[in-house]
Amino acid sequence: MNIDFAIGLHIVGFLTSCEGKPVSSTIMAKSFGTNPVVLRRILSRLNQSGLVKTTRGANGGSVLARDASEINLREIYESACVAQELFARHPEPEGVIASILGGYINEFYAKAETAMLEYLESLSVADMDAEVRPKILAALKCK
Amino acid sequence: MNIDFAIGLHIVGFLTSCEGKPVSSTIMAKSFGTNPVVLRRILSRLNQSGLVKTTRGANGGSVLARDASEINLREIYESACVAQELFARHPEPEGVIASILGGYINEFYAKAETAMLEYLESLSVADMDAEVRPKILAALKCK
DNA sequence: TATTAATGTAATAAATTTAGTTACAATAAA
DNA sequence: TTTATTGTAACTAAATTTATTACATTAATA
Repeated sequence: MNIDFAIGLHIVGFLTSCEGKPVSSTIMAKSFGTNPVVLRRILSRLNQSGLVKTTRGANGGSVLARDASEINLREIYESACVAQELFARHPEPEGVIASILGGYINEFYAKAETAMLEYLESLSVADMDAEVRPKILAALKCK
Repeated sequence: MNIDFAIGLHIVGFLTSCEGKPVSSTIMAKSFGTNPVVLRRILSRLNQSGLVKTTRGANGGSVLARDASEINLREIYESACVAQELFARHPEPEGVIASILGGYINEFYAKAETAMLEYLESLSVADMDAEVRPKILAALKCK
């Protein structure tokens, strides 16, 4: 999988900890050490999926569109990642044996991915925030 | 994940259905529609892990080193794939919030991968063969 | 022993994917 | 009107993946 899921999780985690105050792509990009456009591309998808709300213009930025307890990690995964295949499929092979094995492998991959998605679905952004927030507060106090 | 796991599964499936008769990398490569060297690299790893036995020279090739019921898919995964990370890790970010979120995400990825590996471990090559073999036989008879 | 058929592996090439960047139009607040 | 922001297309750079070539090594067998 590419980095998009990790960035998606970062975004919602960041927004949750900012408690409704709009955050710009530039601020998050700086925090993550990447380019704002990389963030915006993913923010744009999260926005289209109704996970975040984004406003343009001065003092614009993004906020969570729903309560953190109402968003699960599967939604973020499916929204943030374009290429959603966890496992690389083999291109349709030539021989009979390989072709039938390929069918089995594809089914098997599909099951493994489903199991994965169900695990993601069982976790909410609020669960993540509950673990992360205390550490953030502690780190900020130390400064 | 790259294609290596799929090729690894193909190889053991192929060898299982060949019932102990040595198969050359060239034959399997033709069946899969790729280059023999691609196969040999993975065969070489499977060999080092003690999953297949390979002999050089005329009439050489590979056979399963153990009974198909004694090999699970996790072993194949761990042997066939060099880069074993299912999820792309984010490089250590700059900001405090992103850094703590990154820690959570890495832990979370580790758990998801463990769950995945346990699933793989629960399946044997014999399980795979039991599903695949009848289809292969049926397809060969039709010819 | 010479020939043939196979693996092992280094080196490299080609293709694909991923991530980052620039540029600029659209938007909205002050 | 100015400033700060998003949206997105186009492009570049880097990294990764896959395929290929080349050749040394090995083993069977005629």
